[in-house]
Amino acid sequence: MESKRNTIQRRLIRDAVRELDIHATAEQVYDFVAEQHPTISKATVYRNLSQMADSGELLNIGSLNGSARYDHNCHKHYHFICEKCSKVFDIDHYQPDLDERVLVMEGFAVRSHSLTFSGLCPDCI
Amino acid sequence: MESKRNTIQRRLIRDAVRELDIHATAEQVYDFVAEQHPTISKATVYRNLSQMADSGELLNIGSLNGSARYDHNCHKHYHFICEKCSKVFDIDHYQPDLDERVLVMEGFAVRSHSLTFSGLCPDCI
DNA sequence: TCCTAATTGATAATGATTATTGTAAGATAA
DNA sequence: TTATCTTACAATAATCATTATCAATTAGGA
Repeated sequence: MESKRNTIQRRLIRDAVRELDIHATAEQVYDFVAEQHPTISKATVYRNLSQMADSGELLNIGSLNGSARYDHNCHKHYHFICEKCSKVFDIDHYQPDLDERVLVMEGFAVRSHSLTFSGLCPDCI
Repeated sequence: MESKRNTIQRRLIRDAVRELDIHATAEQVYDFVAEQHPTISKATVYRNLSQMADSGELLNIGSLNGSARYDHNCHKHYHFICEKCSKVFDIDHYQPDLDERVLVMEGFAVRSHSLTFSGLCPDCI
């Protein structure tokens, strides 16, 4: 029995990740939500973000500079991280065939892959 | 003036990453080195690993479960991380052309990319 | 409305990493 | 060589992100 309650906090957290649209950290989500709902606890933010990532509603795109980042864009895509400003951008050139090659060649059961480019973004060049 | 002293500690840390050959964390390197040189400090391990990564002598392959991992293999390659046993494997099918595509298509100055597969390793299937 | 498990807020605890500080060991200048 | 300057060290405190604990609150169904 999956009983998920639709709390105000959960809704605000979900909306924050979407509205921020910057591959936000838990801290950034907390700051954003706290403006509308100052009594929210950081634990609630961490808890919900990680739950939503588990359920597939959000994507945990790995940690950068020590902090996990969450993406509301769940279709398969890649990222670019700017070495200067640290901003993260979406890159939409997903290549499904990469998994199969490794599967066949090495004997691994590949489920997914994550590809991150780095360098300078258009603003920092 | 590059003045790098070749200390015992530095040598032991360097060797540990190579000998462990498991994309070791700072903690694992510390444990390994401490057996031969019990007075070494964790700070020294952290400091040297991050210096060696900066200088290109080691590769920081990103953090998994909160801990950074270091690779003595500095030629360009990818990784596979097993979802069950968390072991990291090298995958040698580097594709240099990926960078150029993103450069041309999106206006980024791509310097490098990192590709990590996940799923089950041969031992865990 | 009432019940109860899910969820919350507050906060302590943990784990990884970084900063600080006083000291010892190489390197450099006189 | 001796005095000095610099780098790296060990120990440890501090910081930062995240997780665990637990009593109080609440959504949503009976």
